[in-house]
Amino acid sequence: MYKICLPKNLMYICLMYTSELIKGTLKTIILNLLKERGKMYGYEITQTVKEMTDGKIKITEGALYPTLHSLEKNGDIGFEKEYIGKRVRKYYTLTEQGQKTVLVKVNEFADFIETMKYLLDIQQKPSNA
Amino acid sequence: MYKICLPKNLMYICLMYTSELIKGTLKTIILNLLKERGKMYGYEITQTVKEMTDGKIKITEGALYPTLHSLEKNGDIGFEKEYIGKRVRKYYTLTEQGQKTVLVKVNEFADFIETMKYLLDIQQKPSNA
DNA sequence: ATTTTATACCTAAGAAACTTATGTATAAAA
DNA sequence: TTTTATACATAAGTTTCTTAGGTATAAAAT
Repeated sequence: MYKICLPKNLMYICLMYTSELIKGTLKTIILNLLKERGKMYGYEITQTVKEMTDGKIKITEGALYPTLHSLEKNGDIGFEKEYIGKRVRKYYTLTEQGQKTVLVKVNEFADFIETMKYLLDIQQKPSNA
Repeated sequence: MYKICLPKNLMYICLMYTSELIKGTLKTIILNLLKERGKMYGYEITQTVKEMTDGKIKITEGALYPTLHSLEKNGDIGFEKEYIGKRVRKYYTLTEQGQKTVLVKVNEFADFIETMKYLLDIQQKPSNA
């Protein structure tokens, strides 16, 4: 696992984040993806997040599947099986409860970001023009 | 423990964050405070963070002290005991290594924020004029 | 043709970082 | 004199990951 991360004149360069940071945001990420894309299956979620973050966030399957099962047991998501040839996919969608949960969770994280930026005195990232 | 957190027309209202979010940022918070304030003792850190975040982030002592011991064992911080009457305070300061660590950690968190904002499609918070 | 890689699901042991509870002791306030 | 605030600490338990393993199908590479 690569964890090289050095500050270079205020340029943000990270290959991958330490797992402590990602820890706690997994449910929020999953719920938000389902909100934006309607339905997704587990493997698709890991690939999408990896692509969207340029490999900075990699969701392991050992973390993903137990979380999906937890969200389903909790009533935030449901699923339908779909067969692609002989291979099965479990397509997950948000329940009505999940649609509320995702708003709360994303909102909470947005607030958390603002608080942390103040606490750590983090300035706005200048857009790379 | 209060965990009421509801979205109200894009206004961020949170009484306290779920512990999962704060998890993973504790070392960064402590190191950055020591960087900005020179030296601090444990209890002072908990109070300062509580005040700076309007009670949104409360560092418990069960989390704080083991973390301080871990940072010290790791060589990022050192301490000097100071007696206020008969009561002892352990004033912590950054070591040279710690001064590098804090830059890396704050930088990593800043990068993480940007990635998560993109991933969760979070817009800039409008300043409450 | 066969081996490797990608897809797609899953669980279980162990580690990390917390919470909750508890303990000790001094100083200030009610 | 009791309660609250200050100031340190540890330990059991919980959550949420990582790491490692397992099963099986489909596509790509050798």
